Amino acid sequence: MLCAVERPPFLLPIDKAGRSDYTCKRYHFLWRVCIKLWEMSTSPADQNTTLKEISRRLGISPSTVSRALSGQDLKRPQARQRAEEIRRLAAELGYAPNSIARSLKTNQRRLIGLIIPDIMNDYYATAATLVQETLAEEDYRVMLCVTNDDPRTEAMQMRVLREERVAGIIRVPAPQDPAVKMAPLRASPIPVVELVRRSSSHQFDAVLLDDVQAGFQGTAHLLELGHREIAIVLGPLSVETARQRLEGYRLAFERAQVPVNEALICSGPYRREVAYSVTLALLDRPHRPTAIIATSNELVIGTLQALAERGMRVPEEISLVGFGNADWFTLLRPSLTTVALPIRQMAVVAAHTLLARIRALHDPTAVEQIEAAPVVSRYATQLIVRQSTQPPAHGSSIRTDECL
Amino acid sequence: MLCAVERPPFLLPIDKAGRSDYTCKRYHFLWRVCIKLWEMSTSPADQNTTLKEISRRLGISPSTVSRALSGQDLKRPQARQRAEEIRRLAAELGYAPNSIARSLKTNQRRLIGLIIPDIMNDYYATAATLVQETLAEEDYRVMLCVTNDDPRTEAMQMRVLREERVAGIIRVPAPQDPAVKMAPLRASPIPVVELVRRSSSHQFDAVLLDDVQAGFQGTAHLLELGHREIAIVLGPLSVETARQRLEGYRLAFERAQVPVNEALICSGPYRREVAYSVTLALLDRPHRPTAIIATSNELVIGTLQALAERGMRVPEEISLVGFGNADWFTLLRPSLTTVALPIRQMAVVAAHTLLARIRALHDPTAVEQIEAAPVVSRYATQLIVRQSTQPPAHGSSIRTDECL
DNA sequence: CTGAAAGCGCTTACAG
DNA sequence: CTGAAAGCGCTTACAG
Repeated sequence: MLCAVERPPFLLPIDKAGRSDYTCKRYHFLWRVCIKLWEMSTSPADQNTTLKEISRRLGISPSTVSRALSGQDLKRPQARQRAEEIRRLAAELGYAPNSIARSLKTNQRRLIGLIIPDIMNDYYATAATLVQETLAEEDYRVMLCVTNDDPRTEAMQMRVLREERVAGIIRVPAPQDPAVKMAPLRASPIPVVELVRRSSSHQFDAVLLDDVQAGFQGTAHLLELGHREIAIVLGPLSVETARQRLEGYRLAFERAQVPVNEALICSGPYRREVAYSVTLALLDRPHRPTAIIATSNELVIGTLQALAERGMRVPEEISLVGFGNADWFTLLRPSLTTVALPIRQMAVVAAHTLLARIRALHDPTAVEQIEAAPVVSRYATQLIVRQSTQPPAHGSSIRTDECL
Repeated sequence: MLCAVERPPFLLPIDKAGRSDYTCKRYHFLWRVCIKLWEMSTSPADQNTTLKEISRRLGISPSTVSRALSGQDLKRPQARQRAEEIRRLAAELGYAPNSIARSLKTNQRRLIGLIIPDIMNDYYATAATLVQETLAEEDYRVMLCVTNDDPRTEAMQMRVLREERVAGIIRVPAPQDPAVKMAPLRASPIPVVELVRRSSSHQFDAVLLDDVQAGFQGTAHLLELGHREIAIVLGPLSVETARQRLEGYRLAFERAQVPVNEALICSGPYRREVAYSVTLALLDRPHRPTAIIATSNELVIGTLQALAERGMRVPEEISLVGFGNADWFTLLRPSLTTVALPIRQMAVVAAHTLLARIRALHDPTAVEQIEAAPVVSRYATQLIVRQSTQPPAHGSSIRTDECL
């Protein structure tokens, strides 16, 4: 049975149900012939122009076209003129070289993978922007992978990036799950630079914060103001950054010779809902803390939502220190005191580090660099005091002393 | 002159300046032989495993390996067992198929390009996330391109995406510049879906807002509250969305039978600094407006900064309507009245539209669909009244009446 | 300086 | 069911 279509072979075999069946033996040959005819009749603009097409039109070899377009400098004026002609025709035909074929041949890709937990988070959006811009300067493209902090998603994405043969990877590792094992990366020569967080293998270059300092700065500020009951809202302790921020928190208490109230240490996934309910729980305690530190952009949002819901006056009733430096922090009333994280700088450095590794990989004289131990750098954070912190109200202060 | 290195050929010709010179004729042959030897001695884990490598190890043909890994169902138990063996070895060697080679052969890429103005903007970050998630469900990857609303950057990125032979493109077009001409897209069969904004060619599917309604809703709300001197901060009028939002503004005035004060219509690039200085200028006028509408996420930020700098009390002294629905809008005090834009839904629809086009392109029976006119949909916006708007103070109101 | 040829790593009709 | 062969669109040593 046949039905008419507007494309070759114009008559198409269909089965009784009316569905076309290209594999139908009887029409197979006809089908192929028609496809060929169709392709020949089709205007070349409909297909992607190839080197071969250009060379055919000019009656020269594809090699010559390739060389002309790659801009090899020629000496003989005759050759130059010909190259000019080739370029003109290429432009006219809208020739766009097939970078897939080129990559396959040259075994080089100007593409890197960027793996981040969440792009709606101001902090990572900033990182993504800067990585993208820095790499664009060197003519590298970015493939964007969002993990939502799920280790399985991340493992899948690592595999995809390997299959894509990206030149390198910049990633903020997801929290690790012993159940999910990553394919051994040693097997592939793809350079990886870790940003913000470090995975436990410790085999990659990493551009990190001084997280201990970050935790310390926020806590010390509140201690100096006279707070004693300081709650801290942390990410999961399986993430090294969260552990280190806690370490900084403890260190500040130790230096101030004030004992830590373990009940005020809260930890959970980096999601606003978590920070929201954790903060509500903190506020509903009989002895509520006089200050809170929320240790990430997401956690700040949840904490602010909870404070708003309970109608807490900041900083009169409770002080708040945020982490990061989203633009809207300054638009809040009171504006938010925060531990600013130099993510822009870090993103740029991560991109440059990766580019250096990629270059070393293509340069056989740089063996030492390739096999050198991973480079880990840590960036200082900076406390920015705004309006959301002040000394604790007298009442709370006394109550706190009673607790001790 | 020679120097020793740890990689083949172990002795490397170097010139007088100590730089290595691989093209040196004398050592060229030696060099190639050594490379070969090195490659043979190298453990296969250092190279990316190929089908050929697997087939060599098992003494079978690459075809068979390819078929086994692509999971063709086999009937004979003997064949099944062999396939199992092949898969096991592949896993053991950490085989990751080269998707470049596969794409070159099959002429199909599971990669789409996403072009957006700015990823630090909450609005576009949300769009990017949803596009990425929706496409990931269908196993498509996303190449991220940020234009900063620069038409030249956009044109370059379109070219790169063509060269990458992406399966499709979702883009928020940058404002158009007559000086920059895009390569004719008709020449390539890459489907494009436009999101949020529509380029002037009107040849692509587009998923848009009802921008007239959006402008209308915000303005009508303020008019109903009794405001007459309502300033509007718009993006560049070369962007259709900005023109249409303005149209909605005018329409609301017309319906309310109130004349428009043209001096209160401000337009400029979608950047916070612009909105900031525009707003300062508005506030410094002798007859300042009693209300402002900022028609994008970026513009809202700039306007808020200016209001804060002048210490304006919102809504007592001036009312403010924002656009979009960033989470932090609700954390402001007063929380922000806004025209919410259904960007999440739109991003998902754009992704599905693109997927449908891609499928149609691979299905020769769907000619009609391919050549059908572009599909344009517009999504309704929704006014969310919060705390930043209230009727104008009596004084201002009278002053306004005096003006008329 | 140019062209013929090989080959990057796959897939897939074709012949056995 | 399997293997030999062709070919996707490029680049690039090699021989003229």
